[in-house]
Amino acid sequence: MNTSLHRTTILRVALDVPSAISARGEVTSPNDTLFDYTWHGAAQVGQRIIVPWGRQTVMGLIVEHSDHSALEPARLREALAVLNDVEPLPSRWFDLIGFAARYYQRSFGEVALPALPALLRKAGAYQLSGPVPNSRGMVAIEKKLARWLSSAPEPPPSSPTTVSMPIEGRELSEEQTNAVAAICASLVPTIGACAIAPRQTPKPWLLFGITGSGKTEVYLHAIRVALNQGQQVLVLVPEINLTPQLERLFRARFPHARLATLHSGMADGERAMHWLAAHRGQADLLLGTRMAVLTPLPRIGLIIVDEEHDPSFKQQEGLRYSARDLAVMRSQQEGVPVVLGSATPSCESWSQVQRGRYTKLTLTSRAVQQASLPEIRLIDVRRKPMLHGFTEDLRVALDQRLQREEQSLVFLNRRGYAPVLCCSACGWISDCRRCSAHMVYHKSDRQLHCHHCGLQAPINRACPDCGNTDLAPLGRGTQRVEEALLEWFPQARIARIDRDSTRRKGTAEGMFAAVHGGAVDILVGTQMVAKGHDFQNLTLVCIVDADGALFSQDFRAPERLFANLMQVAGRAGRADKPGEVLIQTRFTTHPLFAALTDHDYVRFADAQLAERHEAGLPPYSFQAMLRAEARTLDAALKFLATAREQAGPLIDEGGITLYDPVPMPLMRLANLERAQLLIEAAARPLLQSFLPAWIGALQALRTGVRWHIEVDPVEI
DNA sequence: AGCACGCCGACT
DNA sequence: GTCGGCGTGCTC
Repeated sequence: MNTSLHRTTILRVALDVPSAISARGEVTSPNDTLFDYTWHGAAQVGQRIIVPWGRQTVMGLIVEHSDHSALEPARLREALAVLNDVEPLPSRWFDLIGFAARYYQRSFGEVALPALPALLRKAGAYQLSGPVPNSRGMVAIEKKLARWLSSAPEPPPSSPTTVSMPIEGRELSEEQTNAVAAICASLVPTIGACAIAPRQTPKPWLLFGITGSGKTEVYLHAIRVALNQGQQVLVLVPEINLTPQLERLFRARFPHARLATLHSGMADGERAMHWLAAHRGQADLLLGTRMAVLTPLPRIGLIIVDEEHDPSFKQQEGLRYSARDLAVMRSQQEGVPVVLGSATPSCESWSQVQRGRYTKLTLTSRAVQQASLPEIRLIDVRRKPMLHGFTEDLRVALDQRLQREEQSLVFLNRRGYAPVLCCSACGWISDCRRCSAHMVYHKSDRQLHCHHCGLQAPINRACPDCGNTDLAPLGRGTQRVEEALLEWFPQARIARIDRDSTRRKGTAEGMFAAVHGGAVDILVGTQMVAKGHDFQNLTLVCIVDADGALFSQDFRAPERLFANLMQVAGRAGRADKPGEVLIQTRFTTHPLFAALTDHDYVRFADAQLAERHEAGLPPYSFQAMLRAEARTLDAALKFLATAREQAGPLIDEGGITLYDPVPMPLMRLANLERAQLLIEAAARPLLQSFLPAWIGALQALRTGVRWHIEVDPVEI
């Protein structure tokens, strides 16, 4: 790659289009998916470029200079403008994007362009008539950035021998001290802005510590050292909800650091400004959700992935990447340490520790709060009468907390009033007409909602099939639980936190603040309440129904359930008051619960890995999923069957298994029938060499079926 | 992915 | 007669 200033006639440009278009046949390198344009003028690799694309005008990225093209000269078109309003993207960023493109089987541009903030990706925003292409959006971003820089605190005076700033915060435990020391020893020492080459790239750290064991404090100390060395730190968190909280903490602890944030809830202008601050090296700390992993950071020195097991790190549409895996790859490429933190690490990371690829740092005690672990009790619902899904045990426990003026959390991972509406006379069920899913009864707006495609429909007074007016809500969601609790405890202050009750911007934060402030006695919530928030006066956690995930088709369901329950259990008994967790289940002897009640993640993870090993499942095999969408299920399945035949000649070496095409769990989604085919390989390189060849063959089929390949699928 | 061209049903 | 349905083909 030549990054020098050049005057040639041909530029090789990445565009956000599938590789099928540029490379008919096998894609062997990301550069096979570039497009050639002529240009007479200065241009640098890493600059954005505006080019004609069919009848449209699009934004591209200059990847190479070239003096020839495989295309006939007559087919080449001239670029419209090379933009110099953003410093060229550096070659290390190209390495990361290139890796992701190869790994996830996409064109370079399909990864590179979506990684830029939307405002810097819109060709239409640029006025091309004047001597210099100009965009009003960009002018606004620069203004914002100038304001941000002047309002942000002065960076600390940096000198080659910067003495560590005094460390505030609590005393570290011995385990914490050891963890900090280990991580800091792996930081690349710098003199001024110039990094000394690392002795060797440090292995990823797995910081394994139960809730309340002080992982955050370890991050903070490591971050401080990296900042003192003049390095940038990237911190990834699973959800937007967690950013404001950490943001406040970082501001308090690092008043001299410039903090940028990136998450999907930000406005385009804001996002572009923070991205630019990171790219220019003006931000010291970048805190964000998975999208932040692809941000260029010229002085990067440390990467932290908090709650590394969290499924939110996996992007579930478009480029289906794992931000955690890319963070690990990035750390290796940059030669800087990465810390993966979790109380319940993913089976993937756990096995990397066992294989000696990652180094484990363990925090065992809840030393910080001097608090004991909550007692976890299983309530066998088979022998007990239930009222609105609650056993007597739960109601008594809740009442006790009210008497003692302590807070309780009722956890139910299902929003809405009832998961389905049912006719008591003919058995009619509120199915979505576009998906193969039930529509959820929402009492607040008296509407049925499809949680998959978003379709809403008013609730009929009478059954559409038989006219019977007795339509019954079946099962329960958070709204219904809230209603029941209000009935039992009319004097209690009850709050519900789920995606419905916090739809408006800022509501979630307000509601959490109310709980922290003691304005709530009973909190009802979904996943949302399980993460990040420590409620000092919360002493009871009720899990209404834990059985759904116990016998799921998805082999990762137990792992997710365990992590979820551990996390939500961790909400109880943070302060000096002991906590109690009550779990209602029909399967009290399930080994998952045995490990859970003992707070024994290690036992659970080892058992999971043994099962996976036995069954040849990841992380002992490597998967990809071919998914097809068509108007009829038959067409989708037929395509997959053909695809499987095409694979035959490509896998005679062995080591690759193609399973039968099957309809997807949510077979019909938004009126498209969906089916999938699982590919399993005994080794990663086998998969990585098979896929490009196969994709080439599939592209040559030119069927009308829409399809895509996902590498390392998480929902199967 | 867009966005054209192109060839058949229901409207003024 | 045409307005518009979405099948299929192309984009350096």
